[in-house]
Amino acid sequence: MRWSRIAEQDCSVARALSVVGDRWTMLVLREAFMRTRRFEDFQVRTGAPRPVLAERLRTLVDNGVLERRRYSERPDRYEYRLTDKGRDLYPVVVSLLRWGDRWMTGTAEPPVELRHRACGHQMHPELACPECGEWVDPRDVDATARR
Amino acid sequence: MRWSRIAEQDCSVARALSVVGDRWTMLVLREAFMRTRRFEDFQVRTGAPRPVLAERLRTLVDNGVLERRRYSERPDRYEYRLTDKGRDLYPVVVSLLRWGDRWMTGTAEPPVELRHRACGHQMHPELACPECGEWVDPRDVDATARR
DNA sequence: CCCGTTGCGTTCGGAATCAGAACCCACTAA
DNA sequence: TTAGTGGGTTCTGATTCCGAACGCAACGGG
Repeated sequence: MRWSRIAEQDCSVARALSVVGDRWTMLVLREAFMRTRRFEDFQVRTGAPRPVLAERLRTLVDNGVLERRRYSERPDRYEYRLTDKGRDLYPVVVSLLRWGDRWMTGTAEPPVELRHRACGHQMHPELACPECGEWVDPRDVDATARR
Repeated sequence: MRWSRIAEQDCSVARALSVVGDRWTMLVLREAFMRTRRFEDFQVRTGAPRPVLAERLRTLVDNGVLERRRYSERPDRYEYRLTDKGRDLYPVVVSLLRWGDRWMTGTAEPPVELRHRACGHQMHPELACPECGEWVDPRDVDATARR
């Protein structure tokens, strides 16, 4: 199967990856959550090659994850901002961050620290079940196909 | 910058992606969480080309996400199982699933349903702050670089 | 007026990866 | 003996990547 047809799988993970599963795309989103908005800044901070970045931004806009908004006329300049659909990817990026902190930093301190304004604490977010409020362990979950 | 040097960034997201950020890798993990263990099954269920799958399994094993365990001698047969490090990627896969459910299924029912054995309910896991127990909204979080 | 700079891309190769089909090997079962 | 299974590897053409260079519109200074 070709990667470009990955969205045809009847699976939400596959369909999500058809939008955000390409190289560099997650790093673009990481930057977007760090309030990066401009092409040059995305380019320098992610390290993505310029043609690749241009293409990724285009498809994120086409898929409604970012919106391209003019912030200057003469010359026309555009910035890229997260939409609601894009902001909803926060758990994905944070989960990657958490995993990298735990398993990929060796003995060093994690490079970034999250602080929760609501409670003022340094934060290590985890998945919880909204019904019972418990932290989710994969071995407590049954996944069943509906079709 | 080359993708192969992505792990050199001082960022946990980048380092996580150096292990799980390649095409097909997340689908392999999706299957692993669905209790797939064998090469043939991974191949059919993810749709990844065989040489790509072989390479992905190898690097996941090299990175300690999967372990390769012999389940038969004569002929030698191996299966791939999640390690603790691999199981800890569950929030990433589930977050992708949730996002795909919300934004990529149109009006249809999500293809997979999660059920929490602890409480018996159908489950839609969310990120929460362990300190205060609140659900995490990206706008309530400050991310600050430590170096 | 000319020159350098900024911002945002596109164009153009060669290099790396991918994708699909075929093949290989060890064993088992009919 | 032939077919099938499990787990790969090899081969080749098609994509994709990547880095450097270029384009273009405006702006700022001398």
